[in-house]
Amino acid sequence: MADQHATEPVHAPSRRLWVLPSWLLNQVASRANRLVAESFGRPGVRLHYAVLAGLAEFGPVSQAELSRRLGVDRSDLVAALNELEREDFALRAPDEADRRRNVLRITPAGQAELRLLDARVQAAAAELLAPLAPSEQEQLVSLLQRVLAHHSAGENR
Amino acid sequence: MADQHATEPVHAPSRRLWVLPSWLLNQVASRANRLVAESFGRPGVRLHYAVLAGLAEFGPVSQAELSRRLGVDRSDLVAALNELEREDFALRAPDEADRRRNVLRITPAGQAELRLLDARVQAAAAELLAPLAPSEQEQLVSLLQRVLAHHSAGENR
DNA sequence: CACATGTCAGGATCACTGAAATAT
DNA sequence: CATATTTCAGTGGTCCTGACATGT
Repeated sequence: MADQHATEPVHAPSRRLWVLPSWLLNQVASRANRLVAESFGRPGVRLHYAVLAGLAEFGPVSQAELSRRLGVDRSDLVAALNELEREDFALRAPDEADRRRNVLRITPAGQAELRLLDARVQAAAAELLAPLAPSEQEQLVSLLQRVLAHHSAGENR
Repeated sequence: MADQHATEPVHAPSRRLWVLPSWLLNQVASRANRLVAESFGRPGVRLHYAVLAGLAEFGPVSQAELSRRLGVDRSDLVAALNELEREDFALRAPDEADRRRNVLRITPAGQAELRLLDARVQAAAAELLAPLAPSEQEQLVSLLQRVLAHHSAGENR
């Protein structure tokens, strides 16, 4: 016993929260994170993946540049880059033109790792969006992109 | 100098991440959280709001029930309820029928607080979704609802 | 001088785990 | 005994703040 869900479909969520984008976003993001974490095996790889993806796409950039483009704090990049360098997935080199900066590059091993992570992340994404039709998945991504683009417009401090 | 964004629209995000739902969800959820936190003034009220909303809607329930319906961990409810009780917004009473349980109720003061928080949360939501047309906002909410519903279906452990 | 960069130290919130005590 | 509920202690990741030394 101890189960009293007779009429309700297992359990009904709160109508009030169920309509709030902020609540829904956090709940869905939480599910997404769990799926990605499971797919990765070990935790803490989410940021690493983003950094590798950014380096592969933007080519050699400085840490501040990468921070701005990814929307990740400068401080948090430091630890991620330390680990990525230790694993030989990325490397820092002093910028001769502007000696405050480090030039970041992804290594061949990092590119291989990125391809590996890519597959896992996409599998997790597919599982997350499984209940939606392909066109709906694109809609969702498109809507999220527009919201994010709008709110990350004036964020260059 | 030190600003080399000539052709780029300030800075271009990563195409790879920009297409990943899991990444987008986290970024957008982060923005949503910031807006809600600003609207609340003090942080940590997100969970309080959810608890009050749940209690107002579900009537007297146990903590485990509330935890399942909200999708919030049992452990995290404890601290939230401690504070809500301290502020006289909610109260715990032992369940006579099943003495393992607490019966949770929202107080009149809690209902007033809930109405106050409601306005602020909705304002934050409106600001978050400002770049979208009303019909698109509904689409986004609907899509998120379906994803969440699908992934919280078999989650009664 | 003002400003940008990389780094470090630390705090705060959030989701989650594991285990205990109590009751069914 | 197996299970459910409440609670506590603690971990880990992410986000954020402030500060510093260095360079432009």
